[in-house]
Amino acid sequence: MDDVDRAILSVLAREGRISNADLAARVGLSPSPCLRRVNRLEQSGVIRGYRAVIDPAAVGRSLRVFIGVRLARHARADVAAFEQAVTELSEVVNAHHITGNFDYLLQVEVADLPAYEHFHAHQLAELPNVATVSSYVTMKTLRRGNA
Amino acid sequence: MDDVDRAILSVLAREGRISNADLAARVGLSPSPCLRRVNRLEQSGVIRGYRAVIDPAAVGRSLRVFIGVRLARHARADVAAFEQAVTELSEVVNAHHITGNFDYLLQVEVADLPAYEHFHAHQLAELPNVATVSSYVTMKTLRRGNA
DNA sequence: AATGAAAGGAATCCCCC
DNA sequence: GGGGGATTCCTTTCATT
Repeated sequence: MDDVDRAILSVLAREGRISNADLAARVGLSPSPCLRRVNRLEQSGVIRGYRAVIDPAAVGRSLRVFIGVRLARHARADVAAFEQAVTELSEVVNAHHITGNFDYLLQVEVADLPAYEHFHAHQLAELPNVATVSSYVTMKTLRRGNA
Repeated sequence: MDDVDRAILSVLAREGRISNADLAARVGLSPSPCLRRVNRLEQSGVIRGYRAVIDPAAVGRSLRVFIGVRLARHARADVAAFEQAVTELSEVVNAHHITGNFDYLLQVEVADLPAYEHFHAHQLAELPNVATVSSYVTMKTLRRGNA
């Protein structure tokens, strides 16, 4: 992992579908060694994959909400049940176990506020072991995705 | 935007670097119309771009922290100054203006806890108009990125 | 470990359906 | 709006330095 590898990662983080030929030109290499490096970065797990960034509104997910969750009990089985259940909700885009006032921070994407109300009442409330739920509705996103 | 478009988005969201030929086969189209659809989705802004997913630890960003920020003043100029300053911090991966107990929710990535302490004291504390900062350190990520 | 050439394959465009 | 075919570019491998 040298400066060239870091340059490759920096380009691919922003332009994941750039051709190997263009990528090679950007980092000052010929296509062959550039491709070798990309393959090595992929196989070693440094590059985990590639994603298209989709406009949420175009797929009916205009509303982004962050949710702080406190659990009722912290025994291993209770925690596992909650974690299992939360990862099965398709609305939950990200889920983190965190320190501080909350046990978990979830990021969910839904169509609109009525859809969130429905999710809150019928999905979150039915998760096992949930004590409290604090919702933070996104009004504006200043920055999304970086590297 | 029909079911085929949605199928294309679903595939590209998970395999952003799939070849057009393979993508066409997946959605039951021949390469030509498939490429036309992808180009249309890109030009209309439904597809915003493509990103490689990089292992944070491989680029010295092993620690992910969520930060709730409350501002001291909410006059337009004060808000603008904060927003401008926060988007210039490279450690800040995401920044959202939210409802609820906090004004902003930031997501930052740094090397480790000492690095975060430094960021907290020397970068966040120097942002204009910041009243309070609440840190939520990620211990485990259950799910990251979805579609 | 990078280069350059060469072969195979894919993307892309045009035209027809 | 979808399919087929020709061209062009890219990817990929291998021999070489």
